[in-house]
Amino acid sequence: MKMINVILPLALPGTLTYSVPDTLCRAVTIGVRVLVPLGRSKTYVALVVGECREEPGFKLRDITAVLDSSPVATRLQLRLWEWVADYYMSSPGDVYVAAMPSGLKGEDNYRPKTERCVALAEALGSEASLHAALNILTASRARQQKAMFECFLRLSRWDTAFDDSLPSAVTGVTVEELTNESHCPTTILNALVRRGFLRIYEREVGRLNSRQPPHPENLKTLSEAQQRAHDDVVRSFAGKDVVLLHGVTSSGKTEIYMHLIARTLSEGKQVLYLLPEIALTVQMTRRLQRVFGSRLGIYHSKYSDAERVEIWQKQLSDEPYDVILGARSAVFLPFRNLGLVIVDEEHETSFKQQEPAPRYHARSVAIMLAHMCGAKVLLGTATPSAETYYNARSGKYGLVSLTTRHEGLELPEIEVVDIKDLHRRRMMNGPFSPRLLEAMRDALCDGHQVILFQNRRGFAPMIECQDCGWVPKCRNCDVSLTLHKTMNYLSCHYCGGAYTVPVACPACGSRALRSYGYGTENIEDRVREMFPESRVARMDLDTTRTRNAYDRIISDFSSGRTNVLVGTQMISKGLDFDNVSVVGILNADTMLNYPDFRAYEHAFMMMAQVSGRAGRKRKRGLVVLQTKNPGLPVIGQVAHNDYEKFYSELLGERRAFCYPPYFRLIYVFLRHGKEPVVEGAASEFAASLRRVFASRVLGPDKPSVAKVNLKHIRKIVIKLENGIDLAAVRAELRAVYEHITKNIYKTVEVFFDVDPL
DNA sequence: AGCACGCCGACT
DNA sequence: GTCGGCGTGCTC
Repeated sequence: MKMINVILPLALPGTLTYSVPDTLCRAVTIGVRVLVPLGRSKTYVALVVGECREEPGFKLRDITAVLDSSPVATRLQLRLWEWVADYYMSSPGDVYVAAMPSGLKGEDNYRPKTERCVALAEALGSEASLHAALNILTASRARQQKAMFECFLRLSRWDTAFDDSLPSAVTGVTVEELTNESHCPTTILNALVRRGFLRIYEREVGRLNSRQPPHPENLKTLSEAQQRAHDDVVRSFAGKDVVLLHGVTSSGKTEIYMHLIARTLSEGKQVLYLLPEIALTVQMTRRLQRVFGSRLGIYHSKYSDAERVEIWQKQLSDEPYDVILGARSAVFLPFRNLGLVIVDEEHETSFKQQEPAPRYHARSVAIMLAHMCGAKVLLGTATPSAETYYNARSGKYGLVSLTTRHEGLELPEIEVVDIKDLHRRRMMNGPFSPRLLEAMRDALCDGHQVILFQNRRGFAPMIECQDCGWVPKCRNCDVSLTLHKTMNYLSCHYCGGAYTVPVACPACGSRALRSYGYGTENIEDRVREMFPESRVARMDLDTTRTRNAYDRIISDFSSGRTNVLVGTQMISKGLDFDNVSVVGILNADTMLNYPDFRAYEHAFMMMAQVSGRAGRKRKRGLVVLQTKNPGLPVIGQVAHNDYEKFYSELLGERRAFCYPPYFRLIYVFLRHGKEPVVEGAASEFAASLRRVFASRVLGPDKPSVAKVNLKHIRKIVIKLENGIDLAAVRAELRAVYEHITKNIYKTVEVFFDVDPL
C-alpha cells in the first residue's frame, strides 16, 4: 500500500501520513491535492508533499479522493515553503494557508463569477460615429453624461489602442470603476445606455487583460541619469544576485523597472514585481498594463479569491503571465522561469507579515525564491532599511545610486519648526504653527495642494477627566481609548473594541472630560474651520475600509477635486502628485518616542517619504516639520536629506547595542489569560534559554502594551551574533519550546518572531 | 481549526 | 440526580 505525507491547512507541527487505495495510486504525485478524513467527521483538502517509506506504528487512514490531474504546486514551491516554515519557525500548515488562495484549499470549489462591464454601443463601431456621439453629448445639456462618457473613453484607453479596434467589444471597464472614476451616479450610466451610447455586458472576472495586447512602444525613454542607473544595475547583476537601487524620491525608479522588466521578458524570462499592498493603486497598475498588457497579472489581497485562484492556475498553465505585479503573498505563486524579482519600496514594514504565522518577510522570501530559480533581485527605495544598506555597503549586494529627481524636480526645502517654544509663547493654533498656516494659505491661494501628515487616526488619542484624572481604558487591552468624533465612539486600536463616549466621569461624576492630542479627524476638522474654502480629504484606516475608497481618495486628490489631504503614514507610500507645494509634518515626536530600537529608522523613513511628496514641475516644494525636539540629530538629517549621515550614525548605535544588522534578533512571545501563568512560563522559558544561549537572552519583559484581547503578553529577546549556526539555534529553541509547553505550561501560547521589525 | 472528552455549577 | 459550561487534547 502506498503511503503519502500531506500538509493540511492547520497549524499542525508537521505532516500527516495517509494510505492511498490502489485505485487512486496512479493519480497521486507530489503537489496534487487530495481529500483526507481527519478526526471523527472532518474532511480537508490536503497537499501531497512526499512519499512515506516506513510503516508508522499506528493504523493509517485512506485518502478519499484525488482532486488534481497535475500538481498545483511545484517542487520548487514546496521547497520554498519548507524553508519559510523552518526559518520563521512556523508550521507547514501555516505556510500552506498563507501561500495558497483559499479557493484552492476549500472543498467548495470556486466558480468563475461575472461582473458588470461597460462597452461602447455596437452602433458606435467607427471613429466617425464616435465623434458624432461626442458632438451630440456636447451639444445637449447633459453635462454629467458627457463627463462620464469621456471618462469611459479614457478608462478604456481607446486612444492608445493602436490596432484601431474601438472599445466596442471587450473593455474591462467595470460599472463600479466607471462610476467611481467619473463621480457620477449609476443613473447617468443608465441614461447613456438608454440613449444608445454605451451598453452593459456581463463578464467573467479574473481575465482582466486577456484581450489587451502589450504595447512596448509605450515605454518611455529614460533620462540620462535613469539610463545610467539602468545600465549600472544590469552591470551589477553580472557579479551580484541582489542589487539595491537607492534613488531619491521622484527619481523615476518605476521607469527603470519597466525597462528592466522589458529586458528580462526579451530573454524569455518571468518577472515578479513586489509592492507594498497599499501602493498597488489603480494608477500604478494601469501604468504597467499600458506597456505589458496581457502579459501582466496582478495579485493582491483586495482582489477576490476566485481571481487569485485563476492567476495561480494560469501560472501553472502553458501560457502564464510573464509579469506578476503583487503584494507580499505573490512570492508564493508558481513560476516556471523566473528571471527577475523587483522589491519596490524595499524598506516598507508591510512586507513583513505580523499576524498570523508565518511571520515572514517578503523581501527575504523573494531573495530565497530568486536564489532557488537562479533569478536576480532588485531592491528599490529612497530610504533603504538598515539591513539592506549594510548589505549593499559591505559588498554583499550591488549598489546603484540615483541622486537626481526626474524632470528637473528639486528636492523640497525642509523647514524645522520648534513647537515646544511656540507652545510656551502661546503662538500655536491648535496643531498648527504660524509658519505652517502661512505656507498652507499661500499654497491654496496659488491653487496648489497641501498634504498634512499626522501618524494617528481618530480624533484624539485619549480623553481625561480634568477633576480626577480618570482615563477610559479598554476592557480587553492595556491601552487607553481613542476618541472618534465623526462616529462618536471610543475605540481600542488593539482589539477594535468600541465604547460609547461617557457624558460624565464614572469615577467622580465630573462633566469636565477633555480630549488630548490630535488625530487625523481632528486635523481634518480644524483645516475645514480655518480654510472654509478648501476641499479636505482624510486618508487613514478608517476612511479606506472599503475596496475602492483608497483609489477614490487618491484620484480625487491627484485630479484636484480635493486640495488638502490629511492622513497617516498611508499617504507616504510611493504616490506621485504634481501639484503639491506644501507638506506639513504635524508632530514628528510621536514617531520618535516610540519604544522600539527601530523608532528612529522608521521615523526617518516616514519623514523622508512624506517630504518626497512635495514638489512641483517648476517650483521647489516646502516641508514644514513640526517637532518639540528640533535639536535631535535625526531631525537635522531629515531636513538636510542627509541619508548617509543618518545611516552611519544609526549603524554605529546598532553595533554598540548589538542590534541588526550586526546581530540577528528572534523574539519569543508568550500569551495567556492569567498574568501569573505567563509570568511563570516566561521566566522559566528564559531560564532554559539562558542555559543554552547565556547572555544572548534578554528578558522576559512586559511589552509596552502588555495585555491585548484579555491575554497577558511577555516577550523574550534573543540576540544572535552574525555567523552563528542559525539552524542549530532554531533546533534549540524548538527543544526549549517542547520542554516548557509539554509540562506545566500546556495552555500558554508561545510563538516566535524571527527578524522582527 | 473542529470536535470529543471531562470535570464542576444551576436546573427539572 | 442531569444538562451543559468551556478548558484540554488530538487529529495520520
